[in-house]
Amino acid sequence: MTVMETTSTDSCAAPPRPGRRPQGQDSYTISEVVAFTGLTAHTLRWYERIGLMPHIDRSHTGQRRYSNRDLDWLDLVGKLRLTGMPVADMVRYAELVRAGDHTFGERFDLLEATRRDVLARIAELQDTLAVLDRKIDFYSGAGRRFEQERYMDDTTEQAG
Amino acid sequence: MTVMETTSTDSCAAPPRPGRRPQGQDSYTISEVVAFTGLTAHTLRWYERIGLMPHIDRSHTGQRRYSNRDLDWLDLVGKLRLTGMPVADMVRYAELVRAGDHTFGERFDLLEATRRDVLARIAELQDTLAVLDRKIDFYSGAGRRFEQERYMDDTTEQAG
DNA sequence: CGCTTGCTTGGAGCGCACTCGAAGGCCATA
DNA sequence: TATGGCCTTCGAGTGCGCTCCAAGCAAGCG
Repeated sequence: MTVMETTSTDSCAAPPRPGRRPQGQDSYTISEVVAFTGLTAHTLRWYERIGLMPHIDRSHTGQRRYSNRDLDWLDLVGKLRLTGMPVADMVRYAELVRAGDHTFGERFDLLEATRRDVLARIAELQDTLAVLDRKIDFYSGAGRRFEQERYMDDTTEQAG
Repeated sequence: MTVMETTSTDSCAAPPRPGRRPQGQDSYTISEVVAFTGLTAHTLRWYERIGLMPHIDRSHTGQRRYSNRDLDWLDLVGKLRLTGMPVADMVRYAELVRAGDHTFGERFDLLEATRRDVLARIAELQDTLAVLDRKIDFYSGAGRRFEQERYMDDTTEQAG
Protein backbone atom coordinates (compact mmCIF):
# COMPACT_ATOMS: atom_id res chain seq x y z
CA MET A 1 0.00 0.00 0.00
CA THR A 2 2.69 2.48 0.68
CA VAL A 3 4.71 4.28 -1.91
CA MET A 4 7.65 4.75 0.38
CA GLU A 5 11.24 4.53 -0.60
CA THR A 6 14.01 3.60 1.73
CA THR A 7 14.45 6.97 3.29
CA SER A 8 11.60 9.09 2.10
CA THR A 9 7.95 9.48 2.83
CA ASP A 10 7.83 12.61 0.83
CA SER A 11 5.17 13.81 -1.45
CA CYS A 12 7.54 13.49 -4.34
CA ALA A 13 10.69 11.75 -5.40
CA ALA A 14 13.57 12.55 -3.13
CA PRO A 15 17.15 11.81 -4.03
CA PRO A 16 18.96 9.49 -1.61
CA ARG A 17 21.07 11.50 0.77
CA PRO A 18 24.50 10.42 1.96
CA GLY A 19 24.99 9.41 5.56
CA ARG A 20 21.39 8.50 6.13
CA ARG A 21 20.49 5.27 7.85
CA PRO A 22 17.75 3.11 6.34
CA GLN A 23 14.17 3.29 7.47
CA GLY A 24 13.72 1.59 10.82
CA GLN A 25 17.21 2.45 12.01
CA ASP A 26 16.86 6.13 11.38
CA SER A 27 17.47 7.46 14.84
CA TYR A 28 19.93 10.32 15.11
CA THR A 29 21.17 12.18 18.16
CA ILE A 30 21.03 15.91 18.20
CA SER A 31 24.77 16.13 17.59
CA GLU A 32 24.44 13.97 14.50
CA VAL A 33 21.76 16.30 13.22
CA VAL A 34 24.06 19.22 13.96
CA ALA A 35 26.67 17.58 11.75
CA PHE A 36 24.13 16.97 8.99
CA THR A 37 22.52 20.36 8.91
CA GLY A 38 25.10 22.81 10.13
CA LEU A 39 22.57 24.17 12.60
CA THR A 40 23.49 24.34 16.26
CA ALA A 41 21.85 22.15 18.89
CA HIS A 42 20.49 25.33 20.41
CA THR A 43 18.80 26.22 17.16
CA LEU A 44 17.35 22.74 16.73
CA ARG A 45 15.80 22.84 20.19
CA TRP A 46 14.57 26.35 19.55
CA TYR A 47 12.91 25.24 16.29
CA GLU A 48 11.08 22.62 18.29
CA ARG A 49 9.99 25.08 20.98
CA ILE A 50 8.49 27.51 18.50
CA GLY A 51 6.62 24.78 16.63
CA LEU A 52 8.78 24.71 13.54
CA MET A 53 9.51 21.03 14.21
CA PRO A 54 7.12 18.33 15.34
CA HIS A 55 7.76 16.86 18.75
CA ILE A 56 10.82 14.75 18.24
CA ASP A 57 11.01 11.15 19.48
CA ARG A 58 12.88 10.66 22.72
CA SER A 59 15.17 7.91 23.95
CA HIS A 60 14.32 6.16 27.23
CA THR A 61 16.50 8.77 28.93
CA GLY A 62 14.65 11.69 27.37
CA GLN A 63 17.17 12.57 24.70
CA ARG A 64 15.98 13.57 21.25
CA ARG A 65 16.10 10.98 18.49
CA TYR A 66 15.59 12.44 15.03
CA SER A 67 14.22 10.40 12.11
CA ASN A 68 14.92 10.61 8.40
CA ARG A 69 11.63 12.40 8.08
CA ASP A 70 12.83 15.02 10.53
CA LEU A 71 15.97 15.50 8.49
CA ASP A 72 13.90 15.88 5.33
CA TRP A 73 11.83 18.52 7.03
CA LEU A 74 14.97 20.31 8.14
CA ASP A 75 16.19 20.27 4.54
CA LEU A 76 13.01 21.97 3.45
CA VAL A 77 13.25 24.50 6.27
CA GLY A 78 16.82 25.24 5.25
CA LYS A 79 15.75 25.90 1.68
CA LEU A 80 12.89 28.13 2.72
CA ARG A 81 15.19 30.00 5.07
CA LEU A 82 17.44 30.81 2.12
CA THR A 83 14.52 32.44 0.38
CA GLY A 84 14.15 34.84 3.27
CA MET A 85 10.82 33.40 4.33
CA PRO A 86 10.18 34.50 7.92
CA VAL A 87 10.30 31.78 10.54
CA ALA A 88 6.73 32.64 11.50
CA ASP A 89 5.53 31.68 8.02
CA MET A 90 7.37 28.39 8.17
CA VAL A 91 5.75 27.73 11.53
CA ARG A 92 2.41 28.44 9.90
CA TYR A 93 3.14 25.86 7.23
CA ALA A 94 4.21 23.36 9.87
CA GLU A 95 0.94 23.94 11.69
CA LEU A 96 -1.01 23.30 8.51
CA VAL A 97 0.78 20.00 8.02
CA ARG A 98 0.05 19.02 11.60
CA ALA A 99 -3.57 20.02 11.22
CA GLY A 100 -4.26 17.32 8.63
CA ASP A 101 -5.51 16.82 5.12
CA HIS A 102 -8.14 19.51 5.15
CA THR A 103 -5.38 22.12 4.95
CA PHE A 104 -4.16 20.97 1.55
CA GLY A 105 -5.61 23.99 -0.17
CA GLU A 106 -4.00 26.41 2.20
CA ARG A 107 -0.65 24.67 1.93
CA PHE A 108 -0.88 24.85 -1.82
CA ASP A 109 -1.60 28.57 -1.67
CA LEU A 110 1.29 29.17 0.68
CA LEU A 111 3.68 27.26 -1.56
CA GLU A 112 2.53 29.15 -4.62
CA ALA A 113 2.94 32.48 -2.89
CA THR A 114 6.41 31.45 -1.81
CA ARG A 115 7.22 30.40 -5.35
CA ARG A 116 6.22 33.82 -6.62
CA ASP A 117 8.39 35.45 -3.97
CA VAL A 118 11.35 33.34 -4.98
CA LEU A 119 10.93 34.24 -8.62
CA ALA A 120 10.75 37.90 -7.71
CA ARG A 121 13.88 37.64 -5.62
CA ILE A 122 15.74 35.94 -8.42
CA ALA A 123 14.74 38.79 -10.71
CA GLU A 124 15.94 41.35 -8.18
CA LEU A 125 19.25 39.59 -7.84
CA GLN A 126 19.74 39.44 -11.57
CA ASP A 127 19.04 43.14 -11.71
CA THR A 128 21.67 43.70 -9.07
CA LEU A 129 24.03 41.44 -10.93
CA ALA A 130 23.72 43.66 -13.98
CA VAL A 131 24.64 46.70 -11.91
CA LEU A 132 27.61 44.91 -10.40
CA ASP A 133 28.78 43.79 -13.81
CA ARG A 134 28.67 47.34 -15.10
CA LYS A 135 30.70 48.55 -12.16
CA ILE A 136 33.16 45.71 -12.42
CA ASP A 137 33.62 46.47 -16.10
CA PHE A 138 34.34 50.05 -15.20
CA TYR A 139 36.86 49.19 -12.54
CA SER A 140 38.66 46.60 -14.61
CA GLY A 141 38.65 48.76 -17.73
CA ALA A 142 38.90 52.53 -17.62
CA GLY A 143 39.35 52.29 -13.91
CA ARG A 144 42.66 54.00 -13.74
CA ARG A 145 41.71 57.12 -15.70
CA PHE A 146 38.80 59.52 -15.50
CA GLU A 147 37.73 57.67 -12.48
CA GLN A 148 34.47 58.61 -10.91
CA GLU A 149 31.77 56.99 -8.91
CA ARG A 150 28.16 57.60 -8.14
CA TYR A 151 29.12 58.25 -4.60
CA MET A 152 31.65 60.92 -5.32
CA ASP A 153 34.81 61.45 -3.46
CA ASP A 154 37.79 63.64 -4.02
CA THR A 155 38.50 62.54 -7.53
CA THR A 156 37.28 64.63 -10.41
CA GLU A 157 34.40 65.67 -12.52
CA GLN A 158 32.49 67.25 -9.69
CA ALA A 159 31.31 70.27 -11.62
CA GLY A 160 29.76 68.67 -14.66
CA MET B 1 36.49 66.89 -20.35
CA THR B 2 33.74 65.21 -18.43
CA VAL B 3 31.78 62.24 -19.63
CA MET B 4 28.76 63.18 -17.64
CA GLU B 5 25.21 62.82 -18.75
CA THR B 6 22.37 64.93 -17.52
CA THR B 7 21.87 63.13 -14.26
CA SER B 8 24.74 60.80 -13.83
CA THR B 9 28.34 60.98 -12.90
CA ASP B 10 28.52 57.27 -12.68
CA SER B 11 31.24 55.03 -13.81
CA CYS B 12 28.97 53.63 -16.45
CA ALA B 13 25.84 54.39 -18.41
CA ALA B 14 22.87 54.98 -16.17
CA PRO B 15 19.33 55.04 -17.46
CA PRO B 16 17.49 58.32 -16.90
CA ARG B 17 15.27 58.06 -13.84
CA PRO B 18 11.83 59.61 -13.63
CA GLY B 19 11.24 62.55 -11.34
CA ARG B 20 14.84 63.62 -11.29
CA ARG B 21 15.76 67.23 -11.75
CA PRO B 22 18.58 68.11 -14.15
CA GLN B 23 22.12 68.67 -13.00
CA GLY B 24 22.49 72.01 -11.28
CA GLN B 25 18.95 72.00 -9.91
CA ASP B 26 19.28 68.63 -8.27
CA SER B 27 18.55 69.57 -4.70
CA TYR B 28 16.05 67.39 -2.90
CA THR B 29 14.69 67.65 0.63
CA ILE B 30 14.77 64.63 2.81
CA SER B 31 11.05 64.09 2.37
CA GLU B 32 11.49 64.05 -1.40
CA VAL B 33 14.17 61.39 -1.00
CA VAL B 34 11.80 59.46 1.24
CA ALA B 35 9.28 59.53 -1.58
CA PHE B 36 11.90 58.40 -4.11
CA THR B 37 13.44 55.61 -2.16
CA GLY B 38 10.81 54.30 0.18
CA LEU B 39 13.26 54.65 3.04
CA THR B 40 12.23 56.62 6.10
CA ALA B 41 13.81 59.96 7.02
CA HIS B 42 15.12 58.28 10.15
CA THR B 43 16.85 55.65 8.06
CA LEU B 44 18.37 58.24 5.73
CA ARG B 45 19.83 60.16 8.66
CA TRP B 46 21.01 56.93 10.19
CA TYR B 47 22.78 55.96 6.94
CA GLU B 48 24.60 59.26 7.13
CA ARG B 49 25.54 58.82 10.78
CA ILE B 50 27.09 55.40 10.22
CA GLY B 51 29.05 56.56 7.19
CA LEU B 52 27.00 54.81 4.55
CA MET B 53 26.32 58.21 2.95
CA PRO B 54 28.71 61.07 2.36
CA HIS B 55 28.01 64.28 4.22
CA ILE B 56 24.99 65.66 2.45
CA ASP B 57 24.81 69.29 1.34
CA ARG B 58 22.85 71.60 3.61
CA SER B 59 20.57 74.54 2.96
CA HIS B 60 21.28 77.90 4.60
CA THR B 61 19.07 76.74 7.45
CA GLY B 62 20.97 73.54 7.87
CA GLN B 63 18.53 71.20 6.20
CA ARG B 64 19.76 68.34 4.06
CA ARG B 65 19.73 68.83 0.32
CA TYR B 66 20.33 65.62 -1.61
CA SER B 67 21.82 65.59 -5.10
CA ASN B 68 21.24 63.25 -8.02
CA ARG B 69 24.49 61.62 -7.11
CA ASP B 70 23.19 60.90 -3.64
CA LEU B 71 20.08 59.33 -5.12
CA ASP B 72 22.25 57.20 -7.40
CA TRP B 73 24.22 56.04 -4.42
CA LEU B 74 21.02 55.20 -2.58
CA ASP B 75 19.92 53.14 -5.55
CA LEU B 76 23.11 51.16 -5.36
CA VAL B 77 22.73 50.70 -1.62
CA GLY B 78 19.19 49.48 -2.15
CA LYS B 79 20.38 46.89 -4.64
CA LEU B 80 23.16 45.70 -2.40
CA ARG B 81 20.76 45.51 0.51
CA LEU B 82 18.62 43.11 -1.51
CA THR B 83 21.58 40.81 -1.89
CA GLY B 84 21.81 40.54 1.87
CA MET B 85 25.11 42.36 2.04
CA PRO B 86 25.63 43.57 5.61
CA VAL B 87 25.48 47.30 6.14
CA ALA B 88 28.99 47.18 7.57
CA ASP B 89 30.31 45.93 4.21
CA MET B 90 28.54 48.71 2.38
CA VAL B 91 30.05 51.20 4.79
CA ARG B 92 33.40 49.68 4.01
CA TYR B 93 32.84 50.25 0.30
CA ALA B 94 31.71 53.82 0.97
CA GLU B 95 34.92 54.41 2.92
CA LEU B 96 36.97 53.11 0.02
CA VAL B 97 35.25 55.51 -2.34
CA ARG B 98 35.86 58.40 0.06
CA ALA B 99 39.47 57.36 0.46
CA GLY B 100 40.27 58.09 -3.18
CA ASP B 101 41.65 56.49 -6.28
CA HIS B 102 44.25 54.34 -4.62
CA THR B 103 41.49 52.06 -3.38
CA PHE B 104 40.38 51.03 -6.86
CA GLY B 105 41.82 47.57 -6.47
CA GLU B 106 40.10 46.95 -3.20
CA ARG B 107 36.80 48.20 -4.55
CA PHE B 108 37.16 45.90 -7.49
CA ASP B 109 37.81 42.93 -5.23
CA LEU B 110 34.85 43.77 -3.08
CA LEU B 111 32.57 44.04 -6.08
CA GLU B 112 33.80 40.75 -7.47
CA ALA B 113 33.27 38.99 -4.16
CA THR B 114 29.78 40.41 -4.01
CA ARG B 115 29.12 39.28 -7.53
CA ARG B 116 30.12 35.73 -6.62
CA ASP B 117 27.81 35.86 -3.60
CA VAL B 118 24.93 37.01 -5.74
CA LEU B 119 25.50 34.23 -8.25
CA ALA B 120 25.59 31.70 -5.43
CA ARG B 121 22.38 33.06 -3.99
CA ILE B 122 20.66 32.88 -7.35
CA ALA B 123 21.73 29.24 -7.63
CA GLU B 124 20.38 28.50 -4.16
CA LEU B 125 17.10 30.13 -4.99
CA GLN B 126 16.78 28.12 -8.18
CA ASP B 127 17.42 25.00 -6.17
CA THR B 128 14.68 25.98 -3.79
CA LEU B 129 12.43 26.75 -6.70
CA ALA B 130 12.83 23.20 -7.92
CA VAL B 131 11.80 21.86 -4.53
CA LEU B 132 8.79 24.16 -4.42
CA ASP B 133 7.76 23.10 -7.89
CA ARG B 134 7.87 19.45 -6.93
CA LYS B 135 5.74 20.12 -3.89
CA ILE B 136 3.31 22.28 -5.82
CA ASP B 137 2.97 19.53 -8.41
CA PHE B 138 2.19 17.11 -5.66
CA TYR B 139 -0.40 19.31 -4.05
CA SER B 140 -2.11 20.21 -7.30
CA GLY B 141 -2.02 16.66 -8.63
CA ALA B 142 -2.26 13.61 -6.44
CA GLY B 143 -2.82 15.89 -3.50
CA ARG B 144 -6.13 14.53 -2.45
CA ARG B 145 -5.10 10.85 -2.28
CA PHE B 146 -2.18 9.05 -0.66
CA GLU B 147 -1.23 12.34 0.79
CA GLN B 148 1.92 12.54 2.76
CA GLU B 149 4.55 15.03 3.61
CA ARG B 150 8.12 14.99 4.72
CA TYR B 151 7.03 16.50 7.94
CA MET B 152 4.53 13.84 8.82
CA ASP B 153 1.34 14.47 10.63
CA ASP B 154 -1.69 12.38 11.31
CA THR B 155 -2.33 11.36 7.76
CA THR B 156 -1.12 7.99 6.58
CA GLU B 157 1.80 5.85 5.65
CA GLN B 158 3.49 6.19 8.99
CA ALA B 159 4.52 2.55 9.34
CA GLY B 160 6.26 2.03 6.01
C1' DC C 1 33.20 6.54 43.83
C1' DG C 2 34.44 10.48 41.15
C1' DC C 3 35.16 12.40 36.62
C1' DT C 4 33.98 13.42 31.90
C1' DT C 5 30.91 13.82 28.17
C1' DG C 6 26.72 14.71 26.18
C1' DC C 7 22.38 15.72 26.77
C1' DT C 8 18.22 18.23 29.19
C1' DT C 9 15.56 22.65 30.60
C1' DG C 10 13.93 27.70 30.94
C1' DG C 11 15.18 31.98 30.35
C1' DA C 12 18.32 35.76 29.46
C1' DG C 13 21.28 38.10 26.04
C1' DC C 14 23.05 39.51 21.49
C1' DG C 15 23.70 41.61 16.79
C1' DC C 16 21.56 43.55 13.09
C1' DA C 17 18.92 46.97 10.82
C1' DC C 18 16.20 49.80 11.59
C1' DT C 19 12.39 52.63 14.18
C1' DC C 20 10.72 55.80 17.11
C1' DG C 21 10.38 59.47 20.74
C1' DA C 22 11.51 63.75 22.96
C1' DA C 23 12.78 68.29 22.73
C1' DG C 24 13.58 71.95 20.15
C1' DG C 25 14.58 75.25 15.64
C1' DC C 26 13.08 77.66 11.48
C1' DC C 27 9.81 79.60 8.68
C1' DA C 28 5.49 80.29 5.83
C1' DT C 29 0.87 81.40 6.01
C1' DA C 30 -3.48 83.24 8.59
C1' DT D 1 1.61 86.47 16.86
C1' DA D 2 0.61 81.99 16.58
C1' DT D 3 -0.15 77.69 14.48
C1' DG D 4 1.33 73.97 11.70
C1' DG D 5 4.61 71.56 9.35
C1' DC D 6 8.86 69.96 8.41
C1' DC D 7 13.36 69.95 9.97
C1' DT D 8 17.25 68.93 13.58
C1' DT D 9 19.87 65.84 17.25
C1' DC D 10 20.68 62.15 20.47
C1' DG D 11 19.51 58.18 22.37
C1' DA D 12 16.48 54.57 23.54
C1' DG D 13 13.39 50.81 21.84
C1' DT D 14 11.84 46.99 18.61
C1' DG D 15 11.57 42.58 16.12
C1' DC D 16 13.89 38.89 14.30
C1' DG D 17 16.66 34.92 14.50
C1' DC D 18 19.25 33.01 16.85
C1' DT D 19 22.90 32.23 20.78
C1' DC D 20 24.31 31.34 25.12
C1' DC D 21 24.15 30.42 30.10
C1' DA D 22 23.42 27.95 34.40
C1' DA D 23 21.97 24.11 36.63
C1' DG D 24 21.20 19.51 36.48
C1' DC D 25 20.80 14.49 34.99
C1' DA D 26 22.40 9.90 32.95
C1' DA D 27 25.80 6.92 31.08
C1' DG D 28 30.46 5.25 30.60
C1' DC D 29 35.01 4.60 32.42
C1' DG D 30 39.09 3.94 35.69
